[in-house]
Amino acid sequence: MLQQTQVVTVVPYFERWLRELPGWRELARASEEQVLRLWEGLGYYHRARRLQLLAQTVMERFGGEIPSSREELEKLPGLGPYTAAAVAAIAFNQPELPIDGNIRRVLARFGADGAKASRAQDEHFRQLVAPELRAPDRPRQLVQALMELGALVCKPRQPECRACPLRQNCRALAQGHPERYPAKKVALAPRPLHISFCWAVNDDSCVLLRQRPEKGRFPGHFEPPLVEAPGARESQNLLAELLGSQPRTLAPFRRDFTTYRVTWHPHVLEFSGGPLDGYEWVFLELALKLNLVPVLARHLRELAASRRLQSR
DNA sequence: AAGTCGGGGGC
DNA sequence: GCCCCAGACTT
Repeated sequence: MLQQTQVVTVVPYFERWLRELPGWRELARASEEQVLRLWEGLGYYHRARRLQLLAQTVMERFGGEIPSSREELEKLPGLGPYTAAAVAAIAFNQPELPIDGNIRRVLARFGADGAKASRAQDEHFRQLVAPELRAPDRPRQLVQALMELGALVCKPRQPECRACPLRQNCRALAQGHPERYPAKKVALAPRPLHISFCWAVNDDSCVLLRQRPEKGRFPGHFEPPLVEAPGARESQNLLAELLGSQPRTLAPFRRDFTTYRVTWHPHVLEFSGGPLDGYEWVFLELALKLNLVPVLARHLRELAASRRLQSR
């Protein structure tokens, strides 16, 4: 959950998750719906799938006990170089250094290392810290200390250098501009994207939905008829083409994801006849409980609350 | 090495 | 509006 997600955001999800799925066994046996529902709103939904895959692997191949070495951990689904090293160091006190955003920032400033993040830089950081990890019971302490230092003192903006235990030997501070490190990664230019979607309702208060594939964006989530295009008009034309008729247009809204600047164009349509190819009629009451694409779930809830789906 | 994949905190 | 967040995985 903590991969690319702030601690304050994760805490409520983590607590709810452990109440419903307290162990590997429960997670391994859980339904996809429950897993997705517990993850709803956290983003990066492939993490949820990999976490369940991890639970099943731990149960089937390791008898319910996660391995303790970084090498073994790194082979498991969802555990990359960072998480494998973090579990090895923090849970099992192995001499490993997980390099997250916090530790990268602390070490880049300490050595005034202006290079962009890379495998070579990671390796350099590990060699730098390795001697400090040798003492018994040290990895668990030092790793968490460096993370906390980065989160609370050596912050991205306005670092509190006066409170820093490393201030005597910090090269970035000596240069006078610690906030210049680490080097920023070149941001991908956000691209405009227009997504038109339609709540098609029939006389039985059903809406048209389909389930997205397990790969790609919003894996396994449900969605109404939906098309995307670089332009607004283009996306609306494609939607009408998909539906075979002209839906009523509602007010567009903005909600971005990853590197796209997305304008969402909602529509509604009184739709009689059989479902579109690949879609199903779902009772509105049930649809509101399904794992819809989160931004669309929000819109459907608001629409249902305003009762604009039934009226014409 | 660069793209993909969400959503929110905090300024 | 922007930067960043206890990154992993594919291409």
